[in-house]
Amino acid sequence: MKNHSIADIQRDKMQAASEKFCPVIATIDVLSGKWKMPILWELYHGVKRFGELKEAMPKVTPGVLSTQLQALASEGIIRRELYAEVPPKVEYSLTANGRALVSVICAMEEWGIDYLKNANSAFNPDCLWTNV
Amino acid sequence: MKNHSIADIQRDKMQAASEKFCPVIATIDVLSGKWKMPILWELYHGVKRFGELKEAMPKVTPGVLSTQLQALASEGIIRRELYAEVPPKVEYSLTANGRALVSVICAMEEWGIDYLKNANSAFNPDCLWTNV
DNA sequence: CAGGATCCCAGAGGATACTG
DNA sequence: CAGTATCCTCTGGGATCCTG
Repeated sequence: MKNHSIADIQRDKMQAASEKFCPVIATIDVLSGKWKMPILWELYHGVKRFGELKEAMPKVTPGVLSTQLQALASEGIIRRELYAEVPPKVEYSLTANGRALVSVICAMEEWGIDYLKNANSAFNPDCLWTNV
Repeated sequence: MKNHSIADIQRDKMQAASEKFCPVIATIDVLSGKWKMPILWELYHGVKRFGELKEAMPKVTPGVLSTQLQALASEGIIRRELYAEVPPKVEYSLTANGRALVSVICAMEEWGIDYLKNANSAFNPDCLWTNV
């Protein structure tokens, strides 16, 4: 097709944008990452420092933890606060978006409980990271 | 550690079981797979045959589509109905569990819409598979 | 028509060691 | 303390071709 009107072009752009910014895809992107949900779960229960997160999730390596934290921070899901001290101190906490995202995780939890009801299941948040 | 009591052993087993059957992990397992959500979305709108699914999702190859369908079927999310005809005819549909799972996807959608509200976003189900 | 069988590759993420 | 820097592995899924 040729001779696009400005309206056509704008519609096309919005189409492209709606594809690029599909809400479901966006949510998947934010949540996908082996340690992102564990991190969210940890921070859901309070502000934590890097070392505390590392201690709570013994199986994640510093490099990977760092990567996931950076991703979540750049996506506006968590907040990174650096204190100018020695030794350095950094605190991570959930943003409002982050807290809302935890409720999505809870929706998954509910479905999972129902899905597994014939199995011998119980919710154990720890499994999110201890058994990976 | 040694000299486990029977109680210890049972507790360990339940620990392992609760880890193995963590609802959130279970949900992730069921949903993870590039084409599972598109398939669920398709079937949410009606019973479909293999060829129809293939046509609706042009970018998936038969082998991969088959794999994902088998996984969803074995997990009790979709139903596979084989008709003894020539040429063969197979119909796929959602189970009750599958329909419930779609509501989880909708929870993601809602969060995503809110998350992207400063961007120029609109829900476009097509993007789930056409733009991958 | 509805798939199965093979081969292959990119990219997430783990292991290990080092640093401002 | 809070990370970086490299290297390496493993697996999901795509390409291609074949069949009951």
